[in-house]
Amino acid sequence: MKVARIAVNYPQKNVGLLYHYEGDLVRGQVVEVPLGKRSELGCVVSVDESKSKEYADTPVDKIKSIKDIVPDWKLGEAELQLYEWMSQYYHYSLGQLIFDCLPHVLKRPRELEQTLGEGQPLEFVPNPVQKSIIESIREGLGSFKRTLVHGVTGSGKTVVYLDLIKSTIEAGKSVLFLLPEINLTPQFIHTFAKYLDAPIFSYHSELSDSQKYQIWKEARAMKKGALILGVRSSIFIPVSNLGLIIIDEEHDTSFKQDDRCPYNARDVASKKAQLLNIPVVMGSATPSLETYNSFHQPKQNLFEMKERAGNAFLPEIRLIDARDKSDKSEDDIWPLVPKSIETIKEALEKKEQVLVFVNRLGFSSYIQCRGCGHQFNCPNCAITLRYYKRKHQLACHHCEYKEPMPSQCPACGCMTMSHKGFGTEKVEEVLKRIFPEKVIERFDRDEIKTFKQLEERLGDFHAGKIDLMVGTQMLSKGHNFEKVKLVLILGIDNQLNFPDFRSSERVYQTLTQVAGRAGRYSQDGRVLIQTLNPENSLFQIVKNHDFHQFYQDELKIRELCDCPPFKRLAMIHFSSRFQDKLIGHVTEHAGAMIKGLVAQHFPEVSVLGPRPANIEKKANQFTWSILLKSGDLAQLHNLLKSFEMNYKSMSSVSYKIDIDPYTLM
DNA sequence: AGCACGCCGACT
DNA sequence: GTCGGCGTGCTC
Repeated sequence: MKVARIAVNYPQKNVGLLYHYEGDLVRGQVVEVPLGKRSELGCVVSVDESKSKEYADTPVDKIKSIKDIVPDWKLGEAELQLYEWMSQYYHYSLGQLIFDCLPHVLKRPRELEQTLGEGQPLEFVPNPVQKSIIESIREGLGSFKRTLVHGVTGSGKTVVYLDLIKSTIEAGKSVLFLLPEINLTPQFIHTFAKYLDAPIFSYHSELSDSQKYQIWKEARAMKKGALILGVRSSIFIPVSNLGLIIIDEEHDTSFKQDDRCPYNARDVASKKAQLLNIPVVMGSATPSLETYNSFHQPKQNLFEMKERAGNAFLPEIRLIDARDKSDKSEDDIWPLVPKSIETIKEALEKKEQVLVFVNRLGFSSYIQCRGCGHQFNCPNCAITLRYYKRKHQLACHHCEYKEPMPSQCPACGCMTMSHKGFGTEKVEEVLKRIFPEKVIERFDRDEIKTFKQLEERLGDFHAGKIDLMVGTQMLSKGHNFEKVKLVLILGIDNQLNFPDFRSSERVYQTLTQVAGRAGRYSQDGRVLIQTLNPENSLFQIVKNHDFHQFYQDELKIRELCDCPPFKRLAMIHFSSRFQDKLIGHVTEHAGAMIKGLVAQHFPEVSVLGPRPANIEKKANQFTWSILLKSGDLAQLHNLLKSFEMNYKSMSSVSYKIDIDPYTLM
């Protein structure tokens, strides 16, 4: 009797279930198997389990037969190995992982969209730094090597990428180019399409299932070199004859998935490159501390581009002390201050375009009754509702909850509400009042929901139809705004005070990236940062464009607080609809068990918690977490393995493991 | 995750 | 009496 091990698409974390089969079956094949009363997809992990101990231990009558083989769908060896590694590293069910990542198999595929490159010769001559980077990476094509390109904003990383892509494709191989957001695809496609003599595919969340499926099919069968440009999930596309992986904006948090398997596409990309024995190139103006450290100690394959390309200089960064209350009439211009307004005015008069960055959506962060202090909380989450003026609505940003803005306080009937905090909508309103003759638009998720809207707004801005844009993170990531010389940054203080070990890093990255939008093609870029904490040393570092100072300072702090890169982290989140059950179970059962395991077998691991999540209740689910820190990665993983083997969950409490968590919330 | 089984409260 | 709520346990 032939016996196969199948990774079945269901949540249990074992290495697969045993099934009988007849005929031929190979590892990597996708099959349909009976599971309980239903039928599920599975992937063949091994075809020769008839002599295994596990088969001998399982009663024969329990073992069912494979129902069907899914045609045209077989995972390659490297592909399967990558999933197997991820399953172990992230402590996630192999079967579920595979079928979370694969696109749905469709019967009637649709036409595939692709851009065909024009193949013009490169018209720019790389400067000496670019040249040395390109040469060094070119030497390594054909074997596994990690490279980090740390280049300040506007230093011309794209030229390096383009050259490498072009030479890889000319060698008949394909390239996978990962970027953090779909928003950035148009500008890269625009540049790459001009010079590459190859098809370009873009892969992102707005594609339909059938389009995704088509790209996978095409990529698997590809004979000639092509470029696949995509967001984090494109790392799973099994591109045949892949020669190079590039990860732009390596530090970006969008590479980390938080639902389902919480993987980091940057780390998965390194593993993939290793399995395929090809190089991986990461680029960023603000590399993450962990990544930079891994290239810096000892220093290897690390390239620094410290100056902007062409005639451009790095922008001059100035702080504006928002505590200055000398002007008594500032109430109607809040949250801006007179100095900021003045500078914007000067820029607008010179016909320059201006960007204003605000890290929050909406009009005010929350509202409160002037009479009785009543606050408006989300009924499903443990947070206050945010006010959206144009929609005349209070809405929650963690669930779907919305309610109309009340005309009076429901608690005391008072008619006036005080507004706390501000977002893009508020800033837009104030600026429109001060500059009524100017065209002011917003650039945030509220205004721009589709790819088409994004392209339209960017088109209008590039065409000079917009004088000033107020935007969120969406604005900060990678765009090249040619006519922008002045950038104003508001509301960064909130982020500075955020209680998380990465808050300094995040603020540094945000400020540097946003500042990087200014004066990319000129000598007089200016950036204003409005803050209530001008003496914070982080601002000096940003002003001086001094990444190395930031790196040195932050590294010391990370060492003191036992944080990455000195310690590896894992979080276990426990969730339930019932707070009392959750707390009882997590503290007495799960927490006690982990502490017991640590005390007995894993001395390098320290346990923090259990403690409530930062927002304890989200969409009617309560969450408590346990944080694990360890200098020894193997012990951390072994502890988690023992935990999963011994832990008996309670039906109403579910748990999720997050390896290398991005926030400790 | 599904899906079934089984145990209690509240209905025609 | 039995319908259906959800807590519990299993899936080769």
